Amino acid sequence: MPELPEVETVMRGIEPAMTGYRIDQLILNRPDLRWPFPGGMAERVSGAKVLGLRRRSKYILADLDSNETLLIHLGMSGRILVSGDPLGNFVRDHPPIEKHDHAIFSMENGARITFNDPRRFGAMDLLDTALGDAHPLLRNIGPEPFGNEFHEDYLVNILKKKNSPIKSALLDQRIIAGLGNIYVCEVLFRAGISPKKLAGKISAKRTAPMVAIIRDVLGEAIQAGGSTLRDFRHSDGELGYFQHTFKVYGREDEACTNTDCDAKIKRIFQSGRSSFYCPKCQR
DNA sequence: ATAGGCACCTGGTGGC
DNA sequence: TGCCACCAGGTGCCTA
Repeated sequence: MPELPEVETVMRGIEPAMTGYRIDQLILNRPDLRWPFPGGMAERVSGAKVLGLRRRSKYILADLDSNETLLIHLGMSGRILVSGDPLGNFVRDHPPIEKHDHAIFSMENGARITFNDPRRFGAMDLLDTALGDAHPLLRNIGPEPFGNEFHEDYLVNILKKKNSPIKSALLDQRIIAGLGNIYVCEVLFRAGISPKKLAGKISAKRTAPMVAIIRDVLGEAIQAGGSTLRDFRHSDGELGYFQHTFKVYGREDEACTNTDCDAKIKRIFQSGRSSFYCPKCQR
């Protein structure tokens, strides 16, 4: 489900219910997601106040006043829903607990934040805030697409050394943070580059514009509130809309949208995942 | 060091 | 209706 735009959307959605408020209680309905929760996590989080939320790549990070930071990853199927009234003006009924509701945060303001993840590829961890990005899961992540460290020289130079297809290079979170299967397909379509093309063999002239294209695609997706394919929802249950503007993802055998192109979108498998592209427009 | 493949897990869909 | 194969937005880990 969640690539950078979806994670950003979720973070913005839970922000008003969490930032500045105390977590009265964290209830864990199982001992683990992808990995076991850290020892005593429920107790360590319960009673702490959320100082602020951040996003790093596809991780949501909640800094607590206990000098610990709560790390959340949504995996493939993770959702976070806010219920109740974040302003605390009145207390509304919360929806019943559902299957796969693994973690439930009861906030002092009456809001409830529920982490639901059927496939359990998601993760939660608690880290020493002072450690910052030294956490093993964050240590090797590349620059944020909207950050200053991501620019044309950087991308050209790092891709030059890569022997893998550009598709897998852009999926590699050490090269750039936050892209996933959908947005890489869309980026490569806009860039007119075949997903099969070896990263190191693409000229700088064709590589450099991808910086702006990546920012455009991700920025537009955030504006649209992310993409809703199967189960992605905003934290208020609303759908995202970016999927309506996909040019290639999920459009196998459909006509290429470029004017003057009569080709059909193709699907191939690369490193175990589907790549969608126009064989005529992407070389 | 690097690139490729597998594994983790559940649920939805489409074919027979 | 039932059963089965296949597919899904991620990524750590193992292997060559």
